[in-house]
Amino acid sequence: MMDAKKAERISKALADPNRLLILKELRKNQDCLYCSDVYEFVDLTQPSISHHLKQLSDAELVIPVKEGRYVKYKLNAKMIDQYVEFLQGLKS
Amino acid sequence: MMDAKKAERISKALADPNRLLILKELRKNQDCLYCSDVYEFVDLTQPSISHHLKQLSDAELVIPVKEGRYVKYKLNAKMIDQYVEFLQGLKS
DNA sequence: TTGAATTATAGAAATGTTTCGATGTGTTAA
DNA sequence: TTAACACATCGAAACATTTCTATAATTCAA
Repeated sequence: MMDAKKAERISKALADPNRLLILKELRKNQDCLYCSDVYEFVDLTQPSISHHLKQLSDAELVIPVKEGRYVKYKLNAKMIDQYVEFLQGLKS
Repeated sequence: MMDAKKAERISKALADPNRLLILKELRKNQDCLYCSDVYEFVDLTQPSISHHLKQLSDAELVIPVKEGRYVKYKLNAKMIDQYVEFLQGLKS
Protein backbone atom coordinates (compact mmCIF):
# COMPACT_ATOMS: atom_id res chain seq x y z
CA MET A 1 0.00 0.00 0.00
CA MET A 2 1.27 3.45 -0.98
CA ASP A 3 2.18 5.71 1.95
CA ALA A 4 1.05 9.31 2.38
CA LYS A 5 4.47 10.69 1.50
CA LYS A 6 4.39 9.00 -1.88
CA ALA A 7 0.79 10.04 -2.49
CA GLU A 8 1.77 13.61 -1.73
CA ARG A 9 4.60 13.42 -4.26
CA ILE A 10 2.27 12.10 -6.96
CA SER A 11 -0.41 14.66 -6.15
CA LYS A 12 2.18 17.42 -6.53
CA ALA A 13 3.28 16.00 -9.88
CA LEU A 14 -0.33 16.03 -11.06
CA ALA A 15 -0.97 19.55 -9.74
CA ASP A 16 0.17 21.44 -12.82
CA PRO A 17 -1.66 22.08 -16.11
CA ASN A 18 1.39 21.51 -18.31
CA ARG A 19 2.16 18.18 -16.68
CA LEU A 20 -1.44 17.03 -17.02
CA LEU A 21 -1.23 18.01 -20.68
CA ILE A 22 1.95 15.98 -21.11
CA LEU A 23 0.26 12.92 -19.58
CA LYS A 24 -2.75 13.38 -21.83
CA GLU A 25 -0.57 13.53 -24.95
CA LEU A 26 1.42 10.55 -23.72
CA ARG A 27 -1.79 8.57 -23.79
CA LYS A 28 -2.53 9.71 -27.35
CA ASN A 29 0.94 8.62 -28.41
CA GLN A 30 0.71 5.02 -27.23
CA ASP A 31 2.04 6.00 -23.79
CA CYS A 32 5.31 7.05 -25.29
CA LEU A 33 6.80 10.48 -26.01
CA TYR A 34 10.14 11.99 -26.81
CA CYS A 35 11.14 15.07 -24.92
CA SER A 36 11.36 16.97 -28.19
CA ASP A 37 7.74 16.06 -29.02
CA VAL A 38 6.51 17.93 -25.96
CA TYR A 39 7.81 21.11 -27.48
CA GLU A 40 4.94 20.99 -30.00
CA PHE A 41 2.02 21.21 -27.57
CA VAL A 42 3.51 22.87 -24.49
CA ASP A 43 4.46 26.50 -24.93
CA LEU A 44 7.54 26.57 -22.72
CA THR A 45 11.27 26.64 -23.20
CA GLN A 46 13.30 23.44 -23.35
CA PRO A 47 14.61 23.66 -19.76
CA SER A 48 11.09 24.17 -18.41
CA ILE A 49 9.84 21.12 -20.26
CA SER A 50 12.82 19.18 -18.94
CA HIS A 51 11.88 20.31 -15.44
CA HIS A 52 8.30 19.10 -15.79
CA LEU A 53 9.36 15.74 -17.18
CA LYS A 54 11.66 15.40 -14.20
CA GLN A 55 8.78 16.00 -11.79
CA LEU A 56 6.81 13.27 -13.52
CA SER A 57 9.82 10.94 -13.52
CA ASP A 58 10.61 11.57 -9.86
CA ALA A 59 7.02 10.71 -9.01
CA GLU A 60 7.46 7.60 -11.18
CA LEU A 61 4.40 8.48 -13.20
CA VAL A 62 6.57 8.21 -16.29
CA ILE A 63 9.72 6.19 -16.89
CA PRO A 64 12.54 7.74 -18.93
CA VAL A 65 14.29 5.45 -21.38
CA LYS A 66 17.50 6.74 -22.89
CA GLU A 67 17.78 6.14 -26.62
CA GLY A 68 20.98 7.61 -27.92
CA ARG A 69 20.72 11.34 -27.58
CA TYR A 70 16.94 11.12 -27.22
CA VAL A 71 14.95 10.22 -24.15
CA LYS A 72 11.71 8.34 -24.56
CA TYR A 73 9.17 8.77 -21.78
CA LYS A 74 6.81 5.92 -21.07
CA LEU A 75 3.67 6.16 -18.95
CA ASN A 76 3.85 4.08 -15.76
CA ALA A 77 0.28 2.84 -15.51
CA LYS A 78 1.09 0.79 -12.42
CA MET A 79 1.85 3.93 -10.45
CA ILE A 80 -1.50 5.43 -11.43
CA ASP A 81 -3.15 2.22 -10.24
CA GLN A 82 -1.36 2.41 -6.90
CA TYR A 83 -2.33 6.04 -6.49
CA VAL A 84 -5.95 5.21 -7.29
CA GLU A 85 -5.80 2.46 -4.68
CA PHE A 86 -4.58 5.00 -2.13
CA LEU A 87 -7.45 7.34 -3.02
CA GLN A 88 -10.00 4.55 -2.71
CA GLY A 89 -8.55 3.92 0.74
CA LEU A 90 -9.61 7.42 1.75
CA LYS A 91 -13.19 6.32 1.43
CA SER A 92 -14.78 4.14 4.08
CA MET B 1 -16.13 13.67 -17.27
CA MET B 2 -13.94 15.87 -15.09
CA ASP B 3 -11.89 18.45 -16.97
CA ALA B 4 -8.16 19.05 -16.50
CA LYS B 5 -8.71 22.30 -14.63
CA LYS B 6 -10.77 20.52 -11.99
CA ALA B 7 -8.30 17.63 -11.78
CA GLU B 8 -5.52 20.15 -11.23
CA ARG B 9 -7.48 21.77 -8.40
CA ILE B 10 -8.03 18.41 -6.71
CA SER B 11 -4.40 17.36 -7.19
CA LYS B 12 -3.31 20.60 -5.53
CA ALA B 13 -5.67 19.97 -2.63
CA LEU B 14 -4.18 16.51 -2.18
CA ALA B 15 -0.59 17.76 -2.48
CA ASP B 16 -0.06 18.58 1.19
CA PRO B 17 0.72 16.28 4.11
CA ASN B 18 -1.62 18.00 6.56
CA ARG B 19 -4.55 17.83 4.18
CA LEU B 20 -3.92 14.14 3.49
CA LEU B 21 -3.86 13.62 7.25
CA ILE B 22 -7.18 15.43 7.62
CA LEU B 23 -8.74 13.21 4.95
CA LYS B 24 -7.37 10.10 6.63
CA GLU B 25 -8.84 11.11 10.00
CA LEU B 26 -12.11 12.01 8.33
CA ARG B 27 -12.34 8.41 7.21
CA LYS B 28 -11.68 7.16 10.74
CA ASN B 29 -14.44 9.40 12.04
CA GLN B 30 -17.22 8.10 9.81
CA ASP B 31 -16.39 10.69 7.14
CA CYS B 32 -17.28 13.48 9.50
CA LEU B 33 -15.14 15.94 11.45
CA TYR B 34 -15.55 19.19 13.28
CA CYS B 35 -13.00 21.86 12.61
CA SER B 36 -12.07 21.81 16.27
CA ASP B 37 -11.30 18.07 16.10
CA VAL B 38 -8.54 18.70 13.55
CA TYR B 39 -6.71 20.66 16.18
CA GLU B 40 -5.93 17.36 17.99
CA PHE B 41 -3.92 15.67 15.26
CA VAL B 42 -2.59 18.54 13.15
CA ASP B 43 0.00 20.70 14.85
CA LEU B 44 -0.96 24.03 13.35
CA THR B 45 -2.73 27.18 14.49
CA GLN B 46 -6.45 27.65 13.99
CA PRO B 47 -6.13 29.95 10.93
CA SER B 48 -3.84 27.43 9.21
CA ILE B 49 -6.27 24.59 9.80
CA SER B 50 -9.07 26.80 8.53
CA HIS B 51 -6.99 27.49 5.40
CA HIS B 52 -6.44 23.78 4.73
CA LEU B 53 -10.11 22.94 5.23
CA LYS B 54 -10.91 25.67 2.76
CA GLN B 55 -8.59 24.15 0.13
CA LEU B 56 -10.36 20.82 0.60
CA SER B 57 -13.79 22.49 0.46
CA ASP B 58 -12.93 24.53 -2.64
CA ALA B 59 -11.84 21.33 -4.35
CA GLU B 60 -15.15 19.81 -3.18
CA LEU B 61 -13.33 16.90 -1.57
CA VAL B 62 -15.16 17.75 1.62
CA ILE B 63 -18.48 19.47 2.17
CA PRO B 64 -18.85 21.93 5.06
CA VAL B 65 -22.10 21.82 6.98
CA LYS B 66 -22.75 24.67 9.38
CA GLU B 67 -24.10 23.57 12.75
CA GLY B 68 -24.56 26.54 14.97
CA ARG B 69 -21.15 27.90 15.71
CA TYR B 70 -19.50 24.65 14.64
CA VAL B 71 -18.79 23.45 11.13
CA LYS B 72 -19.00 19.77 10.36
CA TYR B 73 -16.93 18.57 7.41
CA LYS B 74 -18.14 15.58 5.46
CA LEU B 75 -16.07 13.61 2.97
CA ASN B 76 -17.36 13.88 -0.61
CA ALA B 77 -16.72 10.37 -1.88
CA LYS B 78 -18.31 11.19 -5.23
CA MET B 79 -15.58 13.70 -5.99
CA ILE B 80 -12.90 11.12 -5.25
CA ASP B 81 -14.67 8.76 -7.62
CA GLN B 82 -14.73 11.39 -10.36
CA TYR B 83 -11.06 12.14 -9.83
CA VAL B 84 -10.24 8.43 -10.00
CA GLU B 85 -12.19 8.24 -13.24
CA PHE B 86 -10.09 11.08 -14.64
CA LEU B 87 -6.90 9.28 -13.63
CA GLN B 88 -8.04 6.04 -15.24
CA GLY B 89 -8.62 8.08 -18.40
CA LEU B 90 -4.92 8.89 -18.48
CA LYS B 91 -4.26 5.25 -19.16
CA SER B 92 -4.91 3.78 -22.60
C1' DT C 1 37.39 15.08 -35.02
C1' DT C 2 34.51 18.79 -35.45
C1' DG C 3 29.83 20.64 -35.48
C1' DA C 4 25.14 20.27 -34.76
C1' DA C 5 21.44 18.26 -32.09
C1' DT C 6 19.09 16.63 -27.76
C1' DT C 7 18.62 16.77 -23.07
C1' DA C 8 20.16 18.24 -18.32
C1' DT C 9 21.76 21.48 -14.88
C1' DA C 10 22.83 26.00 -12.53
C1' DG C 11 21.34 30.31 -10.98
C1' DA C 12 18.11 33.94 -10.64
C1' DA C 13 13.60 36.35 -11.07
C1' DA C 14 8.71 35.93 -10.73
C1' DT C 15 4.97 33.75 -8.79
C1' DG C 16 2.35 30.80 -5.64
C1' DT C 17 1.67 28.41 -1.11
C1' DT C 18 1.95 27.86 3.77
C1' DT C 19 1.99 29.69 8.13
C1' DC C 20 1.35 32.91 11.68
C1' DG C 21 -0.55 36.82 14.74
C1' DA C 22 -4.21 39.99 14.86
C1' DT C 23 -8.80 40.83 14.18
C1' DG C 24 -13.69 40.20 12.48
C1' DT C 25 -18.16 37.62 12.39
C1' DG C 26 -21.62 34.94 13.99
C1' DT C 27 -23.52 31.86 17.88
C1' DT C 28 -24.38 30.07 22.35
C1' DA C 29 -24.45 30.33 27.36
C1' DA C 30 -24.57 32.80 31.53
C1' DT D 1 -26.97 41.78 27.02
C1' DT D 2 -22.58 40.52 27.66
C1' DA D 3 -18.83 37.17 27.63
C1' DA D 4 -16.80 33.36 25.72
C1' DC D 5 -16.41 30.25 21.93
C1' DA D 6 -15.83 28.52 17.01
C1' DC D 7 -14.51 29.66 12.78
C1' DA D 8 -13.12 32.94 8.91
C1' DT D 9 -10.43 36.63 6.95
C1' DC D 10 -6.47 39.94 6.48
C1' DG D 11 -1.80 41.03 5.87
C1' DA D 12 2.85 39.79 6.14
C1' DA D 13 6.85 36.59 6.54
C1' DA D 14 8.86 32.27 5.22
C1' DC D 15 9.18 28.86 1.98
C1' DA D 16 8.46 26.27 -2.46
C1' DT D 17 7.60 26.11 -7.38
C1' DT D 18 7.79 27.73 -12.03
C1' DT D 19 10.09 29.85 -15.60
C1' DC D 20 13.74 31.86 -17.95
C1' DT D 21 18.77 32.52 -19.88
C1' DA D 22 23.12 30.65 -20.04
C1' DT D 23 25.85 26.74 -20.16
C1' DA D 24 27.27 21.83 -19.69
C1' DA D 25 27.11 16.96 -21.03
C1' DT D 26 26.30 13.47 -24.31
C1' DT D 27 25.54 11.59 -28.85
C1' DC D 28 25.29 11.39 -33.74
C1' DA D 29 26.60 12.82 -38.50
C1' DA D 30 29.63 14.67 -41.76
